[in-house]
Parts: sequence; C-alpha cells; structure tokens
Amino acid sequence: MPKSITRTYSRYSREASFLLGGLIRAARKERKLTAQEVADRAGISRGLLQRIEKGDLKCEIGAVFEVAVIVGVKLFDADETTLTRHIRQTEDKLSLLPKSVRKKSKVVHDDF
Amino acid sequence: MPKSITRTYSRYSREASFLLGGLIRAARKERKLTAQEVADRAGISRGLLQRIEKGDLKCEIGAVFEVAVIVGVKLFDADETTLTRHIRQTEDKLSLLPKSVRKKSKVVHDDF
DNA sequence: GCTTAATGACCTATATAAAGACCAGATTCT
DNA sequence: AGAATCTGGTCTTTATATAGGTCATTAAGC
Repeated sequence: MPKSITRTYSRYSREASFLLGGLIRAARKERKLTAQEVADRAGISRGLLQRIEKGDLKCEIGAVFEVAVIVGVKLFDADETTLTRHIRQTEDKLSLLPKSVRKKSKVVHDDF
Repeated sequence: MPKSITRTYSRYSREASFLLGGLIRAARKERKLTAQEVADRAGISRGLLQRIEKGDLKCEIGAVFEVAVIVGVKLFDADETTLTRHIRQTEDKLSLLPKSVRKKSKVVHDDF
C-alpha cells in the first residue's frame, strides 16, 4: 500500500458499515455480552471490536463477519442452508456469463 | 498485530464472504466492466479486487463495500433511504438498552 | 454512596494487507 | 488463425491495521 492512499468512501458504504456496527452493538447488549467476551470468542482484541461497532471501514471483513455471527446478526438475512443455495445459484449464473469482458470495440465504425 | 495470529473463521463467515464475492463478480460481468475499471473506480488495486471476488476474508470491509456499491450489489437489500431509517431505529433501540453490561453476579445465591 | 466491572481513549511494536510492478495463459473479437 | 486484452498468478516494498497494554471515566449492582 505505497504512496499514502487516503481512501474515500461513498456515503452508502459509510452508512452500511455504521448500521452494521450498530446492529452488532445492539445485539451484543441484548444478549448481555461484554465487549471483552465477544472479542475473546471472535479471537480479536477489544479495541478492534470497538472499531467494528463504530462502523470503522478499515477493519478486515472476516473479523466483522465473525463478530456478527457471534452476536447473532444475520448477514444476507439468510441461514446457512439458504446461503449455500445462493452460492450455487451464483455459480450457475457465472458459468453462463462470458469469462472475460472485452472493452475495446475501438471505433464504433458505423459507416453511413 | 503481534504474536502471529492465525485467525480461524466460522463456516458461516466463510460462506457469506464467498457468496458476496461471487455476487460482486457476477454483477461486474453482467455490467460488462473489466476488473481494472472497477478497481480504478473503487480506488483499489486489481489484485485486491481479485481477492474480494474470491471471498478472501482478509480484506478491509470498506473496500469490499465500495466495490459492491459500484457494481450494484445492494448490502442489506436496502437503498439509501431505507438504510438511514434502519440506522435511526438501531439508535433508538440502543438508547433503551443499559449502557454497559455487568457480568459478575458472582454466586447466584438462591437460598432455600 | 460505595465498590468494581465495563467502557472509551489512547499509545507502541509488529505482523501483514495493499500497491504496483511483472509475466504466462486464457479468451474474446476480428 | 491472429491480435489484443483480460485475467490470474507471483514477488517486493511500504503503509497500516491489529494486538496488547495503560489510564480515566462511566455506570451497574449491592
């Protein structure tokens, strides 16, 4: 990650992450779990959990998903079986699409 | 991140990420966008986009969300307005819950 | 009110994710 | 078939996220 990139995020991304963090926090409190407990179970530090609950966009997605599962926030509004089915559907769809995308139609060349 | 942590992920997390990656790839091809194009628009490298589409759990969530938005994969199955409403709901819910969770009920001490 | 756990905020060292090359093979279009 | 481009690897360098501590403040529960 050279050249000091200050990433910019769309509003939708920021809000989605903020919402997810809030949902996680709400779910954790509802289940009466301390931050430390959840962090331990997820195998992450308490500091990272704090950032996740804040909706920090610079967290690895694996940690976020893991925490979500632990406190019971369903991603995709789907259980595991549904998830697997979706995966297969996506694979089917992909197999129909062309494997690489061509861009250079160069000049449109409609002669008239 | 000291002490060389090899993180372990739950099956649900792995599948959720795998599915999200697949959806992103499918959406990208449907819209006939090259990997390079999407990466540029998202402000990330092509290599990172590849990992995202593979469902790699070690990507920052901001990059994943950003790419999802660009190719048109809705997170939470919700548009921006709905998202904002959800956020407010979550905040309301949080304000009702106790601010910190107490664990040490020590001995249950039910005398009989 | 008092005790004590939980939280939020910092800080530093270090493991590591990401950028940015490069190359080989695949695939699309002409 | 041929040319052009997309894709999927790999490697190196560098920026940075994370672990793990500390400390102050807050707020449960008695």
